[in-house]
Order: sequence, then structure tokens, then C-alpha cells
Amino acid sequence: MKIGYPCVNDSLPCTSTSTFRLASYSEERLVQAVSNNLACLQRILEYNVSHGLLFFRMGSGIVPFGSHPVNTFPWQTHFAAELKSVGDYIKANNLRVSFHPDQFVVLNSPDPGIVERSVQELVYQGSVLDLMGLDSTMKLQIHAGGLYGDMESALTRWIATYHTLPEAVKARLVVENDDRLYSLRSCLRLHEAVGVPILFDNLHHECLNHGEPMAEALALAFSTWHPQRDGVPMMDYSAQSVGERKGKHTASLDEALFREFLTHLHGHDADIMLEIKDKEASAHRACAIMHDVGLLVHAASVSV
DNA sequence: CGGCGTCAAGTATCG
DNA sequence: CGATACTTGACGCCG
Repeated sequence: MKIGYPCVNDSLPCTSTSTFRLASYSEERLVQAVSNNLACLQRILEYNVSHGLLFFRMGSGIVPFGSHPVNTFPWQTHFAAELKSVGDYIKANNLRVSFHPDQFVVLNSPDPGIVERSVQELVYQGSVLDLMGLDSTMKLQIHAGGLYGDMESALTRWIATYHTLPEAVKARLVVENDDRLYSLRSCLRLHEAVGVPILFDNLHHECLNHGEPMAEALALAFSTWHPQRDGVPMMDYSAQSVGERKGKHTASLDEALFREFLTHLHGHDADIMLEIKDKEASAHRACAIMHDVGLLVHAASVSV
């Protein structure tokens, strides 16, 4: 069981997703940004290791304009050594990383151009994992996409697109239940059709479900992960921000709610990504709770 | 150097 | 019909 947080570390004075405006694109700026981002990513991973946080979501902007036609620079070869070095560090320290391509990645759009750009973005993020030398347990996490007024045809288009994906993407792709359109049950339709694992988000499930109790939903989602190919199931954990829009993430970890959630795991292994605004601060507290309830057995001497 | 308008990309919903 | 939200604000122009 690993605890993680997404994209940003607020304790370190660097960012692994520095970018610049398209209008000011130059190869010089690109090289500068990627170089900076990889160096910061390495620092974040070292911080995570020293604090027992073994799961991390990398930001999509590690290579600015990574799937944009403006970017014709051969960053894959130019940064091959740096990418491999980060990957070696990840493997040597038993870390797990993932990507969560943003809302622009929509595999079931009726617009072929949008689908093509979405596939290119997945290819870019998958190639980063490939160049790091990481296997298919390091995932690319997306949502099912839009509804366009008809879920059946939207699911059919998603499946058709899936079959066209390159193997490097297919092997790593996982689908997350969302909070408004595609419930766990809807995502399971995709799993049944093509075998794609379902990444469970507890808060989204609370927002959109078909009455499945939390423990049952977790078991269902986890059962879609193939142990050898996919590794331990990943999940997103968050809690509702009290008094705010439905689905809004809480600013910091509510320890009682988190402890209550853990009881629903019933011994299932999972790597938990905390989607909580204060990032590693809550991740530290989650780790302490996991130790307390006996779910984390490694890393006895963790400093905070 | 601080303020603030704007930024590659999509979809659906809320006012 | 424009603003807003989503895993994440921050780039960069202007004064």
C-alpha cells in the first residue's frame, strides 16, 4: 500500500511543470523548461522517499507542448539520459508514478480531430514512461469523456478508439469513474468490452452511483486490475469540501473520515492518491494513520 | 517588482 | 450565452 499526492510539492522551492506561452515558443525555452522540470521532479521524488510517500502523480506539463505540433524538438533523445536516470531512481526506491492527462483528452468525441489530439497526448505521456524504463504498472489515468446526449454511442466510440491505440498506451491506460457522467457501473462497461482497468475515485462515487455500498464498489473496481500487467490497484481518495459545490475537494485531510474509509478496504491492497488541496501535508498525516491502523508495514523511520 | 489579463487543448452545467 | 469547473495557477506584459 502506497500513499501519494498529485503533481505539486508545496514544501520545495521548485516546480516540475514550468512552462511558457505558445507565442513565445523556442527550442531554447523548451530545453530550459524540460531540464528544470526533470531536475525538480528528481528533487520531489527524493523528498517523497525520505518521507515514505511512495506514490506520485507527475504533471502533464513535464515536457511543455509535449503533443503539440509546434514542438518538433527531439526531446526524447536529447533528454534520454535524464529520463532514464529518474526512472532508475523510481525503480531503485520502489516508487510508483502515474499521469492524469487533463480534460482535453477525450477518446469518445464525435470530432476526429479531438480524438487524434487526445491520442497524441497519451502517446506523449506514455513515451515519457517508456523513456524512463518503467513498466505497464505505471498508469495513464483518464475519464471516459463526454456523453453527447447518448451514452450508448459514446461508449461504442470509446471502445472503437481504444482498439486503435498503440500498445504503449493501451497497456497503461486506466479509466476513472467521474462525478457527473460516467459512474463506476458505466466504466465497467468499458472494462467488460476491452479489459481496461477501472481506477476508483471514492468522492466521485459518492456523487454518482447506483446504490453500491463503498466496500462493494471498491471490490468491484479492484477486480478489474490484472495483477501482473497492472500491479496493485490505484485509487483516488478525497472528501467533500464542507459547504461547497458537490464534488469540490476538501482543503485538508479529515482524519476521522479517512479512517472510516479505510475500513471499507477489508484487506484489499491499493495505492491511494490523495486529491487534497494541501498536498504532501495531508499525505504525511495519511501515512501516519495508515501506520496506526497497521496498513503500512514498511518505512518504520519516517521523518516529517 | 506588483497587479492582473490571459493562457493549446473539451464538455457540460449553472447563472 | 458567458462564466465556471475539472488533477494543478502561473506566465508575462504593463505600469
